[in-house]
Amino acid sequence: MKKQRVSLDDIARSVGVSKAVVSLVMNGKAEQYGISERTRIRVLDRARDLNYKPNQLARGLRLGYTNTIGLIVSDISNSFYAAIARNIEDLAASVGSNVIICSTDEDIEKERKLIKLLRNRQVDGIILSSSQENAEELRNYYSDGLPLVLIDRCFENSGIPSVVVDNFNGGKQIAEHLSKSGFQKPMVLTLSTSHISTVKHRVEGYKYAWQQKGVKIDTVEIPFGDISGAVSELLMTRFKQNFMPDCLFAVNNNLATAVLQSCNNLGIRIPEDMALTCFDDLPYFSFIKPSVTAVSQPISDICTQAFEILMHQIKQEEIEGLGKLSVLSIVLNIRDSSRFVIPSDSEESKILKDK
Amino acid sequence: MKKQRVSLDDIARSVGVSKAVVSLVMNGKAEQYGISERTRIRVLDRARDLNYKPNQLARGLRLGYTNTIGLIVSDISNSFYAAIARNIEDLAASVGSNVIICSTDEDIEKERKLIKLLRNRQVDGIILSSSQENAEELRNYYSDGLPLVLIDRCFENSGIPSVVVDNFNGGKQIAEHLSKSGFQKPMVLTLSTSHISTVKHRVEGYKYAWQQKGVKIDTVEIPFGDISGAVSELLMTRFKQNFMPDCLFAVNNNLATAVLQSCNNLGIRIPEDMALTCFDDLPYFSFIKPSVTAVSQPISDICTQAFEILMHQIKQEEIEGLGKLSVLSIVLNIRDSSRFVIPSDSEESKILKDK
DNA sequence: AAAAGCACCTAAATCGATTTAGATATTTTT
DNA sequence: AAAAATATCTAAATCGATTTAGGTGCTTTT
Repeated sequence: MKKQRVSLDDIARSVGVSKAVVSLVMNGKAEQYGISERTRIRVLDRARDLNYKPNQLARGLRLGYTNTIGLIVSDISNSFYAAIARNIEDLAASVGSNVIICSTDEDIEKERKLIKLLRNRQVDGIILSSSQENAEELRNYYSDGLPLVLIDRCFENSGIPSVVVDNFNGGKQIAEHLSKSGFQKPMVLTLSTSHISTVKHRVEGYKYAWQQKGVKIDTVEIPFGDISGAVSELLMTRFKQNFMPDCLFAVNNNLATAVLQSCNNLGIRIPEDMALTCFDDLPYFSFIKPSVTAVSQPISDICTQAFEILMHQIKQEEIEGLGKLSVLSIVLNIRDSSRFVIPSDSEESKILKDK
Repeated sequence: MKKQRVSLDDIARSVGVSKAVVSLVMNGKAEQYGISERTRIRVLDRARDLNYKPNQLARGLRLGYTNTIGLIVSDISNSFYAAIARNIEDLAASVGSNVIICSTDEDIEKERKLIKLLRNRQVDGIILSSSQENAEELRNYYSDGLPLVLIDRCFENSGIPSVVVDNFNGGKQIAEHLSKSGFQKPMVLTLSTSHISTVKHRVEGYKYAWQQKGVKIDTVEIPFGDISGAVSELLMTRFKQNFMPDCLFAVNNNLATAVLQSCNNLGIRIPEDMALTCFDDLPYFSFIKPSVTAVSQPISDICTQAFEILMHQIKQEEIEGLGKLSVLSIVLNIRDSSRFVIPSDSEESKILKDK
């Protein structure tokens, strides 16, 4: 019942050759090293019979690589990152690698620990959606020789290869769409982790476009934690103060979901009472009533590019423009949640009718 | 620019002691082995200065364990499994372990490869949601000494510790709820991978309860792949044949989402034209219109139990009832999508009005 | 002063696979 | 038949950390 591992040596002894021969045979280098066909066959047969499995720790120790890459995101249960993870997993599998996935919960200390941990495990490289405030530490890792690619979130002039989307443009397109549709009292729901590039750029793009039209924006930061509760309270308060926006931009899918939930509870109608737009498209956005206007990201492209860049680093291949920032474009899917409805006083009064 | 690793030996040489001392100090065994305080401090200082990171491959090779566990599911981008992954990750982190997550796409061959691969990597144990037809192979791994816990999906009398939910009861409760509400023409949407215990038991429970009432069930297997297209076609066909069910049970969240999407496209109203119920609760089910009746699983409990059992195996601790099947209970969340509406001819005719 | 005790540390084996320099036996060349 | 060439394989170092059985020099005991 005990785990009895079969090693190279066991096979070598059993066949009556040296470990070297077994190793060479197992790695397909028999011909190259002039191992006789007879010996080769005997080794392979015995390895199969004994159910030999090469110990990858020993192999990794000797070879200096592990065919494992690390993926660090803020929360693997967020569907955006889950999709990223799945893409990376498939890409890794295509080159015989595995992925160790870790979540940081936007905690810088946790991120630091995880990077250290993955390095100690000798991962070949790391794909990281960082929560750090700046790139200083990461730059150290990178120039230390750690193959590293940043995705989703980036830093200005970090010098670390990064693959992100055009968040500014996403926010801008949303604002332009809302403005063009006739909305006039915009709000943006952002996160307390507002130093994060994605959040920051989305908000900046949104503000920029509205400011072009000379419109002031109501900006609200939702603290990490009970997002749903905070959003609910916010909308309540704004309503009581008679200070409701006529359109809202939620900077990510979590916030959007919280808004939908709150509006449902509070009886706020979308888009009649308030339009809703957000970043990150989810499957259900397209078929619920109302369908939700959202910016979608090219997840597959992000992963393909990031993975490719990482592989180049791992293989130590020089590559043109390494260290560059790659900015992919987004698509704004306009749906019912941001359809403009001519407001009437009677409608406004229906809000919170259930309360 | 090159990765210059700092080893135990480097520190030893630099301080002027043997590797043994450094190792003992680093592992907090200095006192136990009578290392002088002065030496201890000097070693620690030097380790910090040189930014020493113990090589976990070497450590794992020597110690025989890696503080890494494997998690194999069918698709990490499915929100149910993403949530599972997150829970397991946190549990593992609490004991200093990492998780390697892999997806099988319900492919038995891929599952086989992944298990082999994880074993070669010397993971300490595996948590598996298996796609196999029977437990034969898995039993071999298990009795071979591989710490293994099955979750979500199980096998009869496998002898392998398993943590699942009461799928039969879930299906049964749904059917009873529908029947009690007044529905009479039930359908169940199941998957082509119908040998899988979850799917099988859900359908069995559903059928059992309806049969108790003497009602026949329309059962449809949706082939893997283009689920959304297949569901859409199915509903179209059934409608044309004038053979629409008045209530539907989708055996998992993917199917339910496909149904919502199709109904939206086809103009089928829920629950007026057809009620919808499903397994796996998703956040958005509770606030969309109509809200969706769904069975929710105690994900956190599943993970806690599975992880605990795995740890017992890894630590080789005898534990009462190891190898047993643990069946957790589910909760049926009754919502608007299965509210009974007295049918009228005029309403029925509205279906497909847009086509 | 020899023996014993103690504090502090070292040498070396070990985990399992890879790789290289060279050993041995056989065959071919001259 | 001796030298050279070839075919086939082996020994041993290596990756880096852990662990255990001792070793060294000092102090204390008798």
